[in-house]
Amino acid sequence: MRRGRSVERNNRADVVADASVGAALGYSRPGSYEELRAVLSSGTARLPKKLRQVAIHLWQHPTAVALGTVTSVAGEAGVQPSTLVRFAQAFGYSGFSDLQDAFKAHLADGGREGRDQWEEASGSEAARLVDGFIRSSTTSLGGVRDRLDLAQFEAMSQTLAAADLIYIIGSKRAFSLVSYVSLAFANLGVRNLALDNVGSTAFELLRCASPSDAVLAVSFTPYNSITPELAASAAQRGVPIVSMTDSAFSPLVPVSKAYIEVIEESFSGFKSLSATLAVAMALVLSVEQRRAEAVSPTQNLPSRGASGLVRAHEKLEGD
Amino acid sequence: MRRGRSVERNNRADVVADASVGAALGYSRPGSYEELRAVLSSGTARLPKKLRQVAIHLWQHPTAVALGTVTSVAGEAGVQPSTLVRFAQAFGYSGFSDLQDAFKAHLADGGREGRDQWEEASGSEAARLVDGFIRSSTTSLGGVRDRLDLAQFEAMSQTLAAADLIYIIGSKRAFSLVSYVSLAFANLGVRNLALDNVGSTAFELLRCASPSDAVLAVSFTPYNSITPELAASAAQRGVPIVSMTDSAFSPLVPVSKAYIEVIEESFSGFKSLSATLAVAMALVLSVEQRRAEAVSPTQNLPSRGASGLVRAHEKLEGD
DNA sequence: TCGATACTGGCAAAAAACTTCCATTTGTCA
DNA sequence: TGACAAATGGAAGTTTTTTGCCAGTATCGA
Repeated sequence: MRRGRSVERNNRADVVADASVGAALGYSRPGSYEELRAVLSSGTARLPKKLRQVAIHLWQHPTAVALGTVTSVAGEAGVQPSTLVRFAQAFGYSGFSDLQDAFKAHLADGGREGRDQWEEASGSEAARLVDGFIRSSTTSLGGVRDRLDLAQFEAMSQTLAAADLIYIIGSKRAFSLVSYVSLAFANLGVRNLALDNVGSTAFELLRCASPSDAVLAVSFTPYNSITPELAASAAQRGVPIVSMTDSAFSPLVPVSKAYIEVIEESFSGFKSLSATLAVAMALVLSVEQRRAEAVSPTQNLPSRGASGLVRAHEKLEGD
Repeated sequence: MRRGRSVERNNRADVVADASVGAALGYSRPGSYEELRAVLSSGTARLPKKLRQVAIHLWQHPTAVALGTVTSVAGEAGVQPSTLVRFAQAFGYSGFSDLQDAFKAHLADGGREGRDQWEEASGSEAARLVDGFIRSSTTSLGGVRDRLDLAQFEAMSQTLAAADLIYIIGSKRAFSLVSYVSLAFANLGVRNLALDNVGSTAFELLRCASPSDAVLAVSFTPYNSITPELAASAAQRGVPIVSMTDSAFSPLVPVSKAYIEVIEESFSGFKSLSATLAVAMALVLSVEQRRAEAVSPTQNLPSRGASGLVRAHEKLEGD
């Protein structure tokens, strides 16, 4: 923030005229937030990678931009402060503060966008559906906080952290989770193999698992997939199994070293997956942290999950 | 502004404990905006003239306080900056910035209360992780209600309902969603084909799509998968595209007949998927309802989404 | 493969903001 | 009315934030 108030902005006509950067992109300083948004959505295509990243972040988190500092915003967007300044200048602003003023002004009046559209359309079937799913997800998420067995969670994390190779199994609905978890693990450098059973090779692949590996199994009522069978056969050969399921009656439970139970709400016959996803992601991170600590026990901050923050800005993004 | 973000506020217990000034007035640092407001309204009477003036100004112009600087706020309130700082300290804050954070936090979530009441994760690292993911998911779900463009949603639903065969594409993180949506469609009897690109056959398969079909594409920043290419090639041959993405900069947008934008929060570098899932499921159901109505327009209850409830008790369950 | 251009990251100087301190004024009680 | 205490204004000092600059790296075209 360079000026007291955002109202009396100095005349920048001269700056725009000779600002090589601004001229290069051909943008003249958008006065209002709406103008900026319009410019952003139109001309972003041919922006360099990082600047593009900035544009997207600005688009997605206007409030954070208005309230934060260059440093904080840059951090959130995964770029350097200087990049933010360059970005602002490329669009004809004198600097970040100048651009920020636009966001502040926007936040000062109206601020929130389509709040009212929802009210008036709340009668529509579409709104009812979306609302229903949001609600059931939210409820599930709320419930899991109270019910989650942290001791089991730790045990699972420990087992997986000690594993040489992590096999991940789950079918149907659980498969969405499996693919997500597998991707997350991979992005953190944790070796894993999601058994998708393409070509019906799951049994054969799992037969290669040894007691130094581990299996993460996911299955929900009515447990009628091959997942329990796979888990059982692996367990028989001494491979440690940990599982996520939705009741203590799951066939996974007897064969598991540790398991957690996550109960999901359902709306209109469709169970949410949010709570399970949240717990699963926490598990993934927990495993990764354990491994990082095992490598350099002293180096990591104990409480802040250093490894979780240090590696990269966004560890799981992109399509 | 002294700290990057206003959310994780450093523990000020020590400051409050020995803050002689704060103790003088007997106020202990109000954590939230609402608390502060309560204190303000109660204790204003016996405040010195200028401080009283400050209290009133804070009460009347919370937005200006959140967005401005000490100097600007002081100017507007007709007092010196130092007076503002003294005021803040009198109420137990460490300084103006600290007090301002309360206003910022209030402005950030549109006046919603809470978030602090979640009582910072009870000790263990595991709890902190789970809590973090739950929180980011919940926030995402809350945000989508405000931002979702229902008109686009309807358009998407309509396009998909009219399609002969629905192709579903998405990679990496989006693939979890794709597999889930595909399964849900299938369980409802809606013909669909999820292009998982096993064997790199996605392009070939999609080449068979005709204008009477439709493509549901899902892609997130930084849009670096083959999804946009697939969508573009299909669009070129006249196949209608609808998409779910996370910003208007997505390469999917220009090729789509309709699209919805869902912005997810992230925790520790991992974006939630909850909001997108919720919207996707709503879309699935919406499509199915349209089809059911098209088959027997009169038979179905119009508002209750009969088809959504009649078919089976649990449509998407089991592993 | 090489060269040129453009983009990015990090640092250090500059600017701005926040806070503290102290002299002065105002208010209150004896 | 005088003395004391409290409150205020202003300026100096300190911290944070912002910006300009330069070197390293990636990208594009030849």
